[in-house]
Amino acid sequence: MIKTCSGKAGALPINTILPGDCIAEMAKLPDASVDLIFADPPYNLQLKGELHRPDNSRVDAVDDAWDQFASFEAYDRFTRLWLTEARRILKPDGALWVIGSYHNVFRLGAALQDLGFWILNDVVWRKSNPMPNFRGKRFTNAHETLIWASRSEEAKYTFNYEALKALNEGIQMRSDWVLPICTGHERLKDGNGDKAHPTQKPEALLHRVILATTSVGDVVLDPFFGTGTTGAVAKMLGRDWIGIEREAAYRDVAEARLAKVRKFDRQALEVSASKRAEPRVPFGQLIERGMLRPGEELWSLNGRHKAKVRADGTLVGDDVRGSIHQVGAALEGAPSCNGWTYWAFKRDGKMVPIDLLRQQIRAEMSAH
Amino acid sequence: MIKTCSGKAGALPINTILPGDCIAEMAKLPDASVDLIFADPPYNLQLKGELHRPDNSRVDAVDDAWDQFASFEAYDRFTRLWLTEARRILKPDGALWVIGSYHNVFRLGAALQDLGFWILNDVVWRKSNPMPNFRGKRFTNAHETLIWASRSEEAKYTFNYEALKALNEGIQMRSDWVLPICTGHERLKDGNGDKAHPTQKPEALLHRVILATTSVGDVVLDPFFGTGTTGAVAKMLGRDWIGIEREAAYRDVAEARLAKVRKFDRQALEVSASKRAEPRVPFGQLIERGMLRPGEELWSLNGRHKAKVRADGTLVGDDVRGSIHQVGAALEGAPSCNGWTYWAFKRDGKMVPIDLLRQQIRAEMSAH
DNA sequence: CCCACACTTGAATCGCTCA
DNA sequence: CTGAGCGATTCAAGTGTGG
Repeated sequence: MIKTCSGKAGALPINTILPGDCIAEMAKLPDASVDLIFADPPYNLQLKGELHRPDNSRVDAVDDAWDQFASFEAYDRFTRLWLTEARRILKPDGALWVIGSYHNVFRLGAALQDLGFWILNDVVWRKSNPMPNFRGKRFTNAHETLIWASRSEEAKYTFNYEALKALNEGIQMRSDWVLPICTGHERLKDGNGDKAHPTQKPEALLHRVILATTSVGDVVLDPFFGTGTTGAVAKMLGRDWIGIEREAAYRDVAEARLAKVRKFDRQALEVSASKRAEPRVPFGQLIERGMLRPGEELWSLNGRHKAKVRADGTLVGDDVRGSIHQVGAALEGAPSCNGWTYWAFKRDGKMVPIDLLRQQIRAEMSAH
Repeated sequence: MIKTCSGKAGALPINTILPGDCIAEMAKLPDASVDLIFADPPYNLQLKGELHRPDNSRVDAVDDAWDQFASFEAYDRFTRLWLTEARRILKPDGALWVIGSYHNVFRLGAALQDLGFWILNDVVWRKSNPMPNFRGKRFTNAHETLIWASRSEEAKYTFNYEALKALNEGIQMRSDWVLPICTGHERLKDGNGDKAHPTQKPEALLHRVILATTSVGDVVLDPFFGTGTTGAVAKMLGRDWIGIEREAAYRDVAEARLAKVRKFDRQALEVSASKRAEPRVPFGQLIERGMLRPGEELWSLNGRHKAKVRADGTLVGDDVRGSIHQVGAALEGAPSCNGWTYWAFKRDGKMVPIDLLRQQIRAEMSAH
């Protein structure tokens, strides 16, 4: 299925793998059309002989000092080209993830900052089962680094805080993630039974990335698609995806993989929502509806202050009047105060937070 | 005591704090004279307004003048100047550590590579007690990054593999270190009882660095000496040290601290590796790892209730949603419920408790 | 002496909406 | 565009106090 969507410079080839070089293929995509980019670029030219310049000429692997500088330079040029395209393609409120190791991640991070991306977090993927350091000459290389950056400092990026907190059993998610590397049945094999791709990422990693920083229906682009882990997880989670991959062998594996993937059902994709998304209820409604009466007294939950409700939904305390928030802040000498969670009223001798009344109203609203 | 040692350009002022700017002071030190450099440079945090905790208390942020730079370009110029001096001072087989956060560490790493240093590992300091993200807008910033680099690719750097393995209970030391931040009695206070330095590093961190990558009698230089943690730990471990510090207030605190330190003090010994408690496994990990699928149904072991798994690791039952514990408690009308022992899933027609999956993950974690 | 509980604190790039 | 106002938001350790 190929959906398209109109854009300044053309249609968006959703849920397909584009064959070709990532820079050339991104250049064909319209401005401001993609919500999230996940990129797992080549890690280092010294280790992999695979790095190519933008013109497709191969960068020679070299090891003396002069050429090392030259190769960093070439890697930087390549990095900045694809990141520039990526930034153009991203929607204004879009964001990007890159993953790398110490060989390349410092170049990636510096390039991001220089190009105007705004780093939100660096995240450490701590491998629960890394390859040991056989020679005993260094520390076991037990992690990789991801960088999460918004397109610009001003971007209103997506972050599903409550969902991630739920995923972590009620504690806010940290910047270090412990996840196993991709092995077993998840690791894709080619016809000979060898691993289909040298650096296949675990689906668990992408699950967390996509759940955290996109909404259902968003478009996720992976310019180094490989065997399609990004696409597979995006599809499961009800997001659209675009992959770019130059190697036909990887594309074949990815196509077969994606054909088998099923989207989770709708209810499973509904995720713990933030309170920020809930409809606003003015305090005055509680009085209009008779839930509180003008003249009634409210107590602060810490028991230290009280104030009287007025007919227009404002409060009067000692030498203060104003909204529930203003009066709470003034009485506490605080820069701000959430009046909903600060004030309570008395019913049958018990203190009841006023927020309970707001919840009643919201429940009614969602029922209809 | 001032020992000196002959060098191309002068004597080496061992076991002293040099007052002044780090670049100017390093310029006075001889070529190839120092075994290890540990550097905790300004991070160039770019903080905007004030930040308050949810209880309205104010966060005491790093707002010192020494952390302010006009631009990334200015920060890079500064970085490359001090790193160039550092490399000149290092012995041919010497090495350097720098520590940073996502604000600056990518610039540090790229500069190291450009100047000819050879990165050996990046090491993640995972904080066991980081400051939370109060506004729920990002992941908890729970780590900092250290880079360990030799002076050049050819350097025969020092690495005490066996000592580190012993420190880690017989398993080779990984590139991620779990250590608490510096608090309590270790945190130095000024005359007013305020923290003497905004970013004092824990001795345990320096203990591991110095133990791993120097020998007894080596000279360790810290060009951003602060309150002298590097010097204190070097002295305890029988290494010589040199500190450079611009601020007189920090120097005074460091002098007093170092006067009290005794060689082979046991205080700095590791407190970290001894966490025997079973690691917490959030239920969400079972979904991320594909052990359970979003949309799959769970049954209570008593057979009376069922609920559906969502992508964020919460459950949906009849009119209830929340964690495995919350939904279990609600359905049973109980004040609390251990979801791990309450819920089961079906495999091959049999009911399997979800706790079995948690045990699998724990087995994996402890095996590696 | 211990225990329970309250309070403090940490390298932080930490709103949004509507008038 | 700016400014004002609503109202959402925290975890692990440590210290100190009172019983």
